[in-house]
Amino acid sequence: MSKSNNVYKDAYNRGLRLLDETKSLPSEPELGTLLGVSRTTIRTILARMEETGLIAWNKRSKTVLRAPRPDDFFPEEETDTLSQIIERSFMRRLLAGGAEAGMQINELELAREIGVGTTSVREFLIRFSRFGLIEKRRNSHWVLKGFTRAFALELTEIREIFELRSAAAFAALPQDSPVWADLDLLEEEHRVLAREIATRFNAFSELDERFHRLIHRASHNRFIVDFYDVIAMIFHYHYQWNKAQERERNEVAVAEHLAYIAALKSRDLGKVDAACRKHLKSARHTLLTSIPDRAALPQH
Amino acid sequence: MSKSNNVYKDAYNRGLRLLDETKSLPSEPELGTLLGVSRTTIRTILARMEETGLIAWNKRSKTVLRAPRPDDFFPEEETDTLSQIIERSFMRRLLAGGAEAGMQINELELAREIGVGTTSVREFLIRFSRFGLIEKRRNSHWVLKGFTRAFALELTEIREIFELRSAAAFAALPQDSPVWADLDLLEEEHRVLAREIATRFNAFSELDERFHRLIHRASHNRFIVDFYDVIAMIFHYHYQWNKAQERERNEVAVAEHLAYIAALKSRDLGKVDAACRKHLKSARHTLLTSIPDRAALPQH
DNA sequence: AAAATGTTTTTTCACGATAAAAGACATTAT
DNA sequence: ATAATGTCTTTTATCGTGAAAAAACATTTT
Repeated sequence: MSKSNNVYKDAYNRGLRLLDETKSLPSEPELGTLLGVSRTTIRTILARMEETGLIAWNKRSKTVLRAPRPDDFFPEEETDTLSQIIERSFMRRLLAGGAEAGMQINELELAREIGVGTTSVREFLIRFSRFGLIEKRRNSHWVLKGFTRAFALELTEIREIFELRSAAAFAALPQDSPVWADLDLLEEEHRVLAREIATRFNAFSELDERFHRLIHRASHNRFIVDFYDVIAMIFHYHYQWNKAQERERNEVAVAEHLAYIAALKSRDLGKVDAACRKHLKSARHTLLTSIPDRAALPQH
Repeated sequence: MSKSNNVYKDAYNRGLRLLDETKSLPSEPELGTLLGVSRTTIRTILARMEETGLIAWNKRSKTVLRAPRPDDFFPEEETDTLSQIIERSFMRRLLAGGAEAGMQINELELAREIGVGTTSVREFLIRFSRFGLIEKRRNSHWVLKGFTRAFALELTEIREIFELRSAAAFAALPQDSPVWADLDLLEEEHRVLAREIATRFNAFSELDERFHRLIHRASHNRFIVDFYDVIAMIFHYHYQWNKAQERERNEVAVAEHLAYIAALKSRDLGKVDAACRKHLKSARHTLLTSIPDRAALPQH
């Protein structure tokens, strides 16, 4: 099988959406930057669009013939990268329960179960190891450390150190820094969401990540910025599996964010510190309550 | 070629050293734990020892027949792991100069140059990426971020945050904690080294790592503990390539460590903080002076 | 019966091979 | 002359394969 053409399929799907907007497509290099793929992939896409009668393609002219229909799109599941597939599979097992700390992880078994080669699983595990949930025994298997209370506490401890620092750095940024405009935009998005929270509460997760990443970037420290990947990953799956009081939790969080934003704009370090602490405290609390008690017991 | 038997060769060499000490070897499982390898490897080792007339092996009896000679050992370079080989090769290129920030890294070329498969190089790069010196472009090449002044500053910033915390946690540990005994042992080693600094100054690097790791462990936070891997890696190569005033630097560092240890033992948080800061400041200074000025220039 | 040795099975590690995707070079159109 | 298209080359992503090493099972020894 070698390599799936998910890059092409995903770019093709995104390319279809462009057809709605124009009567003719731009040049190949332009399409390439637009969709974030190489010209090689663009040409494969154009070839198929021509084949299915979506466009007439002759050198520079790429005329749109018809609007894309739902069946023109490739199925969603064919557009995922292998590492996304493996990650999802792995996290499902991990959170489904029965994944006790100390349990060993078998590359071959995982690969067979997911239906992929061992190389991809190995590479995934290596990448995943920086999240602190698994550990490698030299010349041997991986060991699951478990999504425990201890893990959540260690994670949030670092998060708090880093975010308090970043927030202080943020507030100290000069008035003409472009981040203030970004913050204004985010503030507006928060206000909109606050109004429509009853129906759109699940849009919070994505907004949350963008907000915190903006703040962390003010640290100008790659280790702080990169650490947010760990947090984002944990919260991503956390949001997917802990749906209890989701609406209420998100409503509270949006309000906390708005207070946090106001504090940042005030540039008063004391206020920033207080607002940041308050929000992080409730974020930690939410995370902790979602961890099954079993996992909190001492591990043999 | 598939897989080299470096595990066996390395364990064999270490096993040879056991022959000097006893007249007969222990059981297979015992040897396994002693050398940190499986029984399968132990049996391969014993088989060779018998073949080369080092021991007489009959089931439980493994009698030593003669002392190992220098030519009984496998050559050092055959005992390295592939990832060690790749890491060394990679770091040599990186530090040899001509490795400008922004330069792209070619997996295939690296693999060919080192004479290994691409998979191993890929896995190395993924593991290495957490050190913050390289970055992956999706579906494409890796980009070198460069061993710049900025990198050193970001690294030391986090180090200082983490170590000050760990040191405070260390000092707060109860009197009956086993770490105090470990600290006493390290203190003694420092005293011995201080006395013999003229000839043994290059033994500092290893002692340094053990000392700081002991302190970081007091944080009881895996992210802090793991972060020391980044520092250890950088300092490991730093020590190898910056030999200027090595003796003087190490002499100063040993003295600072001793003051730091005394502060920890006093359990006076103010003293701990001061001693820790002082040492970290000079460590940062040493690292910064070793970075070529070219790397400090703004990158296009 | 506990622990060792002997034997077999499974897993990890590393490679070469191959399709997808990127990138480089050559040619043509504005 | 610049920027696009057309074509060819190189690199990345992934797999299957096989040897090294680990782990599991069976048998023997104390």
